[in-house]
Amino acid sequence: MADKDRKNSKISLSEVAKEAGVSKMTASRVLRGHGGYSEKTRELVMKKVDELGYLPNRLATVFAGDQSSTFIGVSIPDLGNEVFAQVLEGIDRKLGAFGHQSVLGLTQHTLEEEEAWIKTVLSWQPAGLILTGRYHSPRAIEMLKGAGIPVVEIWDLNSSPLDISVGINHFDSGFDMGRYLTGCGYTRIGYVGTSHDTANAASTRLDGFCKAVEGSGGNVTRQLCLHDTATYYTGFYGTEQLLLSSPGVECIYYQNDAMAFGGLQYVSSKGMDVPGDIGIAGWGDLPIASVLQKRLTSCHVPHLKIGQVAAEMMLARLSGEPVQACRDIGFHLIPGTTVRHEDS
Amino acid sequence: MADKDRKNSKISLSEVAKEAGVSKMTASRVLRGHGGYSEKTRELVMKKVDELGYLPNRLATVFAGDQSSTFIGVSIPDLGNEVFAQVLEGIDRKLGAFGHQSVLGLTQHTLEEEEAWIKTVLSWQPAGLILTGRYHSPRAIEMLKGAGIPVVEIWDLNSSPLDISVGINHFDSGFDMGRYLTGCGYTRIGYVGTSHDTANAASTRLDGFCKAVEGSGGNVTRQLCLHDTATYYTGFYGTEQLLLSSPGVECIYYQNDAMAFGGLQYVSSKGMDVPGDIGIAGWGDLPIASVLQKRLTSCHVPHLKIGQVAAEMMLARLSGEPVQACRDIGFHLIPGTTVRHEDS
DNA sequence: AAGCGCTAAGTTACCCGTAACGTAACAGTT
DNA sequence: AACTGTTACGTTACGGGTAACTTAGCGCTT
Repeated sequence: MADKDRKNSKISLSEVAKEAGVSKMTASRVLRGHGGYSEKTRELVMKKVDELGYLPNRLATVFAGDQSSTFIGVSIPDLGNEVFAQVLEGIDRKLGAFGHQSVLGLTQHTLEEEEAWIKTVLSWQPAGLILTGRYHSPRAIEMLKGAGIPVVEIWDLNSSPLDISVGINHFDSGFDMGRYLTGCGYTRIGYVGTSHDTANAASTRLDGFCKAVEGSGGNVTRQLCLHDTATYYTGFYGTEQLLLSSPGVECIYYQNDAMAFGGLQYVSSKGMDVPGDIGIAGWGDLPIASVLQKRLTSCHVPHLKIGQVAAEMMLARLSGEPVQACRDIGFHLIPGTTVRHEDS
Repeated sequence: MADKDRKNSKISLSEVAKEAGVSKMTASRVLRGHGGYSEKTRELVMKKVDELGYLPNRLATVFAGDQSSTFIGVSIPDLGNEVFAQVLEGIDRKLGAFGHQSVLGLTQHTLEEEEAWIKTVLSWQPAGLILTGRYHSPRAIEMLKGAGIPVVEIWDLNSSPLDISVGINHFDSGFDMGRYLTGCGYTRIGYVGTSHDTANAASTRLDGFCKAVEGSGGNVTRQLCLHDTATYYTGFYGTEQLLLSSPGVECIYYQNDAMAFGGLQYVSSKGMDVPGDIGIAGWGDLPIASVLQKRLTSCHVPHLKIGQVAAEMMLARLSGEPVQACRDIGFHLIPGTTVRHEDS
């Protein structure tokens, strides 16, 4: 109303000091509690801090010393399904518990977005960066190297990381499923997933999957929904497309469990039996799998843990502890009951 | 290897200027592109910027002038289900498109966590704050008022917000469902949700729901899973608990669609027919509802849009445009086919 | 040729904390 | 009484960039 005079002027340390009748430095010492002041002075300063509602300006602190900020830049492709939402939750909870803040970047699966985000976030002098994926633009890599801060690449395990890598081997996880499904006797197999311009972990899984299937004499029909989000409806719709174009498919492998559930709903709606008429396999062992009546054939991946471990390694790195460069979190195949079994 | 000499020394503007043989100020002008330099000088400076890989230090910029940062603090209770993940996605996409960065805080549904987070994030001089929920601790409110920056409270519409409020009226949305279900002839109704120490939007919905049901002579049996995440398994398990303790319940209202789906799976596994033996109603119209064979009785809420609008209002506020204090995004009830209908 | 206006630059001061250093006052030692 | 050590402060400089002001240099007018 009447407070158009000026913007709510921030209270600075100098003002607190002046009010308390001491020097800036003394006030600073009191606030940091490292000693060098009398109890009387401490009370005086703290009283003024309360009265004036002083909040420290961490920008100035970072600026003053060479101490780095407590920001950690975190890039995530999207939050459209539970996969990365859980990874992010794991990261932020851990970082938050240790006084760090995540600066989020949703890079939409493109290297250009990632590069632009890296450039911006580096200008805020973050203490470190956590990036999803092992692929980055050349300029991004240059900036990351020049920044001189810890970089954790998560998700897609990278044996020669920029700095630190935490995740699983997606090729192997796809390969294992390929071998498992061919082992179950399937040869005409479909794949339903999404597609982006850039290679990513999902396409690596598909590569591993195809290698295994084709190595066993089977073949894979791909149904890629371009630029779609890998969630329920995409799986439903992609399944419809796939079955219309390739009616002979005996089993479908999905990019993740959410899409697999969508597919499951589609084939059920058409009166098909699973696994009698068609096999369904997902990936990720997402929360939804815990309530389905059939155990979804899938691959268990500890999403939350990947985030947590990534954050832990970042924190260890920041406190100067030695950190292994490459940390395989591991996965395991869940045979489930949505594909027919070898012995049936 | 051999670069243990010093930490990767950052290139500063002074160094660029020195290399280019101009003053800091001229280099600054070139980089900001506001004119006041010759084309020759521009080329000279930009060449050195490229050569040295100079990245501006935005901390210093914020520090120097009274211009604020491009940080927006965003507090979200959790990412355990799709509700807030979508809200966050809406916020970050919009903010990111306008050159702002989200500094995330997962406040785990507690006011203490929120207060601690607000204190920390304010010390980084953010341009604004987006908070989930209308309830904050007294100290938090004090800090928010003292900060003099825009604050958008989202999710739970607040007719007298601290600054700006964007969301829906959760009481009404619960009330409407209560009226709808009693209108369908249900009187012994169950509720399955999660519970936290603090009042939140879900408890407000429950209040509205109970008022409507009890006003129509029905009664509500609550099954609250303490401190659990509101997702599939919690709905599954909560339904089991509820039906064991109150076998006469005819219809169950869930905190959200994910929990409702969990409940749907539980009752199906027990051979119960929906809506023949029991009615199921969810909330949120989450993505999973799009692939179910029965249309889930629910309440459509545009999660992504709430995030987007919140971000838009923040951006408008930051650019000095007039902004309405209270923006109702609205919801609508989805009758669905998982409860029996009035005319049946 | 003096005067004016404009552009392209340089100079200075400042933002807010902190490190490093300086110093006054007092206690304890010999 | 002179010296040393400690405590409790104050002073100064600094970090990276920008606003505001100053100055140099050039072309144009009259």
